[in-house]
Amino acid sequence: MDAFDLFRKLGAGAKFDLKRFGQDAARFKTHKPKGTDVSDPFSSIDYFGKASTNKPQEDDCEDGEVLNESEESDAGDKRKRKHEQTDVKTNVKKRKKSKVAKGISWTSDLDKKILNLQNGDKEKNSLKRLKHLHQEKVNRIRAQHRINVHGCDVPDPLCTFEELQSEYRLHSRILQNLNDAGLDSPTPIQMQAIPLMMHVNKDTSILTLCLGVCPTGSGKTLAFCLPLLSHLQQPANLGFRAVIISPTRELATQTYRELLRLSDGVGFRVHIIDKASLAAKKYGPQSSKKYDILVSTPNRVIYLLNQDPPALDLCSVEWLIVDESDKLFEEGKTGFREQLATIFLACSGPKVRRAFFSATCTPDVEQWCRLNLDNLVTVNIGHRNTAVETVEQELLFVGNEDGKLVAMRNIINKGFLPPMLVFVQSIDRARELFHELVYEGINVDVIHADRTQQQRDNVVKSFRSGHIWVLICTALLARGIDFKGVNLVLNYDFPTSAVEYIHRIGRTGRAGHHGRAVTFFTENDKPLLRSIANVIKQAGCPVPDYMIGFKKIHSKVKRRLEKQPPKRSTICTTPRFLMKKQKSKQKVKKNAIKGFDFYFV
DNA sequence: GTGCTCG
Repeated sequence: MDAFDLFRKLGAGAKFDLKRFGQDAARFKTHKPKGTDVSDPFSSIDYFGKASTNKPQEDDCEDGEVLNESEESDAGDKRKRKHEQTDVKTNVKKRKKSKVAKGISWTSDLDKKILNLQNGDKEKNSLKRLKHLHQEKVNRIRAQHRINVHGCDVPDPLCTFEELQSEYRLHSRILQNLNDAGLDSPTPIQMQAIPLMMHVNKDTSILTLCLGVCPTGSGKTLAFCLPLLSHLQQPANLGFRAVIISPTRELATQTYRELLRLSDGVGFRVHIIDKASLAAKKYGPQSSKKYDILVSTPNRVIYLLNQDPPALDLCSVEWLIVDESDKLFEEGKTGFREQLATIFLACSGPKVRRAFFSATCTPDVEQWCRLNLDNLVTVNIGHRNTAVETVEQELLFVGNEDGKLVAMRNIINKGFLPPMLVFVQSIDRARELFHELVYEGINVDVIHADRTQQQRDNVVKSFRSGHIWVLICTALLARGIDFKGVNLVLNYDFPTSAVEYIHRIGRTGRAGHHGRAVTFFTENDKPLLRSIANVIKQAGCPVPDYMIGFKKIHSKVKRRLEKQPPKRSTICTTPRFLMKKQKSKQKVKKNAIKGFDFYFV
């Protein structure tokens, strides 16, 4: 292995910075040209197995940005460094002690090396080496947890929740609530997203966003709730300081509950809009502004904003969080994007920061972020758009529509382990299937957006409590909803895309538990079979080879897709008065407030 | 296709 290759591997996701480490590499090369000697300080690190399977993504290797990353993350650690400069020895000792006390499995090798460096030469380049070793350590942690970061000024990953208290003055009660909930160590997305969101707080002048993409059921909610609470510090009477937007009421409720549980005893006023007409009075201009965090679906917020006078004031919002962001970015006549744009505009405070989270990432979202936001940092866990690996996935050919019902009855009669979620394509089909199954003598119910709020709440409640064994649902429950111990997800109707598939099966196998997903398919589903078979294969489940061998997409379909005019978003959240003066899109873009325009160029 | 106000 070439020395440069080796350094690249050590970088695990970051590109090797020749300018900075060229000297080291050259020296390294003269000493250990093949990099195979086990006594070598670098090759002794047990790390390659993981790192080599964890190929950095293409776009994570853009020259300029990664250069910034390595430099900036050093800068981000300036405080630590300063101490190290003056009193390195004690500092390292202290750090080592604290890490050990918290039970982190750092390789003691590295720490020894750092100490040895201090005891030995006090040369100038020892500091450089120290920095290098530290960076190496951080890279190794990221590689171990398959954390990929991309952007400037990315803080080091968090290894224990306790660090939140020492580093960011997290309320001790929140930490206690965490422990009470049985959460003792952060998941990969939490390790990176939490310090990232905390870190941007120190830098108030720049609009910052982080984009978190990681598998379903891996703790995204906590990843943004914790830094949120930590940042707000204390309840204040300034009006809402944080807004969380969810695509469904069920998900909003779930997030709301999670926030309540976390902030129990701290006194934050967390609100959810359950009835917009009632909420109008509550949050209107006459209100006392005694609230801190708002969780809602988008249209309710808009309803309040559209009242005259507006019944909701979002100008003191410091954090805008978009959960399931790719869903909320959907375009089209009835898409969410316009609604989201309105809310973006309403959060007009000077300190507003945004974070986008989802298990899947569409090019749309990412492109928009790259175009419109400064200091974009993205965090990916594992590979992008992949299914979680704890789900055992299976494709089942059922011939035709009738075959589905036969196969379904078969599963039920053979005896299955409830609870089971059954996904169908539309509300009508959900109703139909429900009527087919309701007389089977099993506890079955159905949920979709056409049912009343009361019915929806009851269904979710009884499914959670185990009174319902089989729940038929539409895309309403596809995203984010965390049911404990769903044993089987049945895709009765074939999912419309790989992304949809990933979200659906993500309802099972959550938080590391084992789950199972069965997907029915018929002749008609062939066009999408390949892409979903690929997802399954990538997650390590067996898939017949012929499926992968299918044409990428049916040529007719593809042609039809290509024929469609390349519709760009025409939504513009630039204030009207700017629009009248500037007709050209380019000019508007130029004059628009950075981060507030929704144009695609 | 799904989801997202109010009355």
